[in-house]
Amino acid sequence: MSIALSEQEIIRRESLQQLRALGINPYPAEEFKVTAQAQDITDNFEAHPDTYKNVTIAGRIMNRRIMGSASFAELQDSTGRIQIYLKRDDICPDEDKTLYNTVFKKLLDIGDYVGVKGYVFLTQTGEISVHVQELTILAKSLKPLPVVKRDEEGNIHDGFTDPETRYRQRYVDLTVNPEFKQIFIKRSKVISAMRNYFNKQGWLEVETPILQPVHGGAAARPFATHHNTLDMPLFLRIANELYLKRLIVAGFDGVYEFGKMFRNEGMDRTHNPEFTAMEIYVAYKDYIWMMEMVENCLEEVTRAVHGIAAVQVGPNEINFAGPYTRLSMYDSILKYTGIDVSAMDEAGLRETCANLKIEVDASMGKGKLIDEIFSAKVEANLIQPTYITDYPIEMTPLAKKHRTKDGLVERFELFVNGKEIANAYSELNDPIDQRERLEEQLVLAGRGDDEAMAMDDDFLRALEYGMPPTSGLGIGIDRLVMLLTNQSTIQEVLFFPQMRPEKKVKVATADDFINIGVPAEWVQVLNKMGFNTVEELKAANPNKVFNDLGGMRKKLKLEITMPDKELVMGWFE
RNA sequence: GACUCGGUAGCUCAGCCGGUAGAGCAACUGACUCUUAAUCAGUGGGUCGAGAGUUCGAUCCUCUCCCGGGUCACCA
Repeated sequence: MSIALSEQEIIRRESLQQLRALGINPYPAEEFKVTAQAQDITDNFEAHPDTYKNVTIAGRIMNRRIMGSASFAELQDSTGRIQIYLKRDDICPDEDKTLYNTVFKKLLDIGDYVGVKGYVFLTQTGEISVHVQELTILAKSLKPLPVVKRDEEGNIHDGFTDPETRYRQRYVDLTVNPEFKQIFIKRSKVISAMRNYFNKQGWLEVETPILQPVHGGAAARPFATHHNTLDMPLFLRIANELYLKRLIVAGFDGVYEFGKMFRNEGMDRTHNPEFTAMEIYVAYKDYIWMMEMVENCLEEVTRAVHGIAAVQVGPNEINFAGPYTRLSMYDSILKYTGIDVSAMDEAGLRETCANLKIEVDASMGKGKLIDEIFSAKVEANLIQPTYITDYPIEMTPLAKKHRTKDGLVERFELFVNGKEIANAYSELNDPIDQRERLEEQLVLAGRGDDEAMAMDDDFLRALEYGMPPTSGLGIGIDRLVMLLTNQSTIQEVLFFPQMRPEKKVKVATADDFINIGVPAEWVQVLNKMGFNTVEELKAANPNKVFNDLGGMRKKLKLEITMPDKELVMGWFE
């Protein structure tokens, strides 16, 4: 049983009962046929006024301005808001004015869903409005929505801004702050534009296992679970790379997957425990081909979202039209630190890190040390889309060795606005080399590197059957959407970012109170007095409780019989 | 995980060098037939995040905990 309703919630529940008493179903089952939407009307009414002489629209009441027997209200549907105008004698043509005087003025509230039928007109102040002829209640709202007010300049006066509540109650956030819906609409466009691009090339969208017996393809701590029937541990995937490569082995030329990945690691404004990645693998290609593909694809995606290939991100205008700058890992470090690390051994790299005041630890191998220098000194400088290419072999166990440069692999990462958003290789398809590289990872794991990759024997078996030369790419969709919508936190591009659970107040059920002899109608009074559990009640002074019950009865104007004193004393035995 | 800021009415916030709280919006009662941050008159609404300590007395001071934001660390 829910308790401790606020004053406004109690009033709304009473309104609900009164609607029922009037024979109005506050939650009707019938379809409500809508013939127009707010944005459609505001966009097109003035050009085609005759089209809007009889419209039916539906949405939430978001604001009401009542002036006696006429009222204005704002109705919000999925496309926006439109003002509606109600006149008592128009919606109540007969003697009975209940629908206007009682239902609309008293029993309806901000947040209620209603449908209206009427004609569109221009008010004296020039606002496109719907003159209501019929009013239908579609769903009663029992919790008051925050009321966000906007003035003529668009300034927000009573915002709903607390991030915690916004993320926990996204349904409220998007109702009262509908501008945030644009982020999610753009997110959907990003994904559909990318999917369209791939489909045009004839590549196949696939689905691979989320529950995996071996968590391969990346280096991260997994979420572990257990399958009862098979009585075996399973992991939520940290990557899908090795499964997609199996499908290339199986004979598909191009496969891609949009999917959730799960990593049991820290959370901050760029990390959520589950996130969306897009991975694509195309046979007979290499990473140089992939760079061009990514340029074309991202330009098309950006145009689909913004109409142009450029996007404003914070203070920077970022242009996604290719070609992008290409810079090798070593050259990028040389460019931003003046240090040539290409020929250094592990000891030299450690010394360089020390000189640059970069913290390292003993478990780091050569590749990891180079990555640390890169992260600390180069990354933040890469604002316009930039490919960093040719990584040290130690960092990248799944990429093919560079065709000409010893000790490097054919890999690039795409950096935009100082952040990595894509990662691609000429995929390693030499099964013997692959086995050795994964064995090296096991050695790193032995040194305490908990990011080292796990061995996957079935994947190696697939490679032994033969995988064509292939290029693969992964894109972090959440971060790409952050860029394309100019958001600085991942929570703003996820409908339901992960949160710690809300604290639940310990509350006894009504039956618990009834069991000790409290009359049912008095339970909510006790709750109102602050007694959420029987124990709390028993700890109180019985005489004071008896007196306070009378006080509360008067205060709440309750028409219920006062329990006699003996009964109240009985609750404390 | 560390540091830091915050948690007060449905929402946004103020307040108190310790004497149990205020505003605007929302709500309620009334007035009002073109308003639009509607207006006017009146009214109610709060275990001040939780617990403990100090105190005659804690929303305020101290400690612990919970939840969130920011920064950093971790996270290819």
